[in-house]
Amino acid sequence: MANSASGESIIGRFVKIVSAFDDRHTSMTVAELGRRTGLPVTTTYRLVNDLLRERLLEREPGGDIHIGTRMWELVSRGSKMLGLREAALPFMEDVQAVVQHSTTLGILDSDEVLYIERLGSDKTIVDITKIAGRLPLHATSSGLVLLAHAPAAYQDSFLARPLTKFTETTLTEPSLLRRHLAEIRQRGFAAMPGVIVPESSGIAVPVFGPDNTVRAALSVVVPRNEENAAARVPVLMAAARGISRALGWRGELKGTLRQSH
Amino acid sequence: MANSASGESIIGRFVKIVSAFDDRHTSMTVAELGRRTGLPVTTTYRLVNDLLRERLLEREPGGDIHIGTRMWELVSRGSKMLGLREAALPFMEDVQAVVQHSTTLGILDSDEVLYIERLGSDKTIVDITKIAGRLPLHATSSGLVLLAHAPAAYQDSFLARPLTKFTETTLTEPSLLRRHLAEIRQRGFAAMPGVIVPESSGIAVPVFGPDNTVRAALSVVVPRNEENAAARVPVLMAAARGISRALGWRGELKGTLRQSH
DNA sequence: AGGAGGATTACCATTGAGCGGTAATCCTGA
DNA sequence: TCAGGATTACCGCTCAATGGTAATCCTCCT
Repeated sequence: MANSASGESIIGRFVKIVSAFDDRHTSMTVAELGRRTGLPVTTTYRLVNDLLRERLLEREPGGDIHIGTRMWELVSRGSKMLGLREAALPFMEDVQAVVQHSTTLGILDSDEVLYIERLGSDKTIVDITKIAGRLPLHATSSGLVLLAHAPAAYQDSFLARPLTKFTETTLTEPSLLRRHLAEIRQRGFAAMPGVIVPESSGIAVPVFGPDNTVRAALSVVVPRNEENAAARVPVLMAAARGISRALGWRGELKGTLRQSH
Repeated sequence: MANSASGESIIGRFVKIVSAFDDRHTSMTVAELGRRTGLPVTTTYRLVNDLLRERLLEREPGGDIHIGTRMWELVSRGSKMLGLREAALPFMEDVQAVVQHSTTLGILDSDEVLYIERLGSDKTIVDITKIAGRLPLHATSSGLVLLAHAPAAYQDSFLARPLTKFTETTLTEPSLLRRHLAEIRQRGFAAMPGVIVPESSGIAVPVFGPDNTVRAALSVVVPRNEENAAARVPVLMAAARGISRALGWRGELKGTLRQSH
């Protein structure tokens, strides 16, 4: 692979181009795209034109380009995210209706929580989760739930590296974290007051797939000063079980119980 | 472009590969992917491996591959769909809370309505809209709204081709449709009883962008036998204005009113 | 154990698609 | 009118991509 002087494949360059767009920069001129990606000018134009031809990119009246509707459609339709989302949404709506604060669904990807769905952006409390946004595992309730149910080998390697301490309550000490993860597995939920942002706290529970492994974490963000945040747990758990069942989960398998840790 | 014997570019093949996945087939073996795309075996394997390397595709334990989380993330984050969705969701939740049936948001793409968001899949009524799914313009309330506010030239070319008659009430006669579109523009909403599915009817209103053009259609699907479906219109309209404003729309421009038809 | 059938990888000669430089042209605002 | 950036046009070089054949792996089934 790599026809280029720099040794990159077209696929690699495609990724560079798509990556140049984010929620802050959804459209830009081709020249600017070239600058952002660092690709040679001519190459950028040629590649962009190829992508325009396939409708993976689109040119707007002003001349700026943006990610094409076709690309969004193809990826959304073929991705497993949609299935998960479809299964989760009705239950998330229920949670949202009762809890009133923002409800999110996150998965484990590349050592971080990737939020794939979110309902109810409540401006009154601080909530930095965004759809298609990422946050560190050890500093979010969703992340802790996902980490707690990940394979032991994975936990080990994750806990081996240095962890950023965002606020006073962020746990970074491996041994303390381990104990906390065990607790999360046992209680079935994670409740973290102000782990990233001091003013808000998150509560998260696991969502299971047919093979009884954890697929996602369902969580709500509430103001930290709320009296008994733990009262939210049953609602979340019920919803998570509903989602799990919609995914094909059949309750905890009594006979062939398989531990992931 | 096209190094291949068949004269396809890599980008084209990339599209073929991604297109091979849909909501019914979210994962498959590489060999099957080759069959579905019609690409030469070796080529399929090489390309898939390149894509796996970039994490645009992912291999699951069984060996099957599926669209990668990275791909979903990159496209979602960079796409304008997210912005539209973020703006619309809070209002859609409100509509959903009041109307109780399913609420959808659709845009015009490739002569069809592409649904980009949907809340409340009510199993009690028939509703064939899916996220990232498509339906014909002339047979859905959303589509009619979008068509009604499209440029005149576009309407002409669209109405020039033969239109499928799905049920008794589907309008296919160009002149009748034109009159109906005018009516929709004037009243500000489209209400179609059983245009695709006889048992349900849809109501849709336009969502405007900063330049006062129509960006999307907000709609609800209700049972056809509901007494006064038209009573839903004000709620929808209020929500649509809210979304429009969130997109930067500043009310109908009195001075420099620009007609799109 | 053996073997059939599919999935996957290894190998390799051929070639044209991608590459990226330079230069011309278009566009926009001052 | 002019300046500076964005975009397109042109072009020779070359190696990455191609896709055939064949070997290997893997999974059931008998």
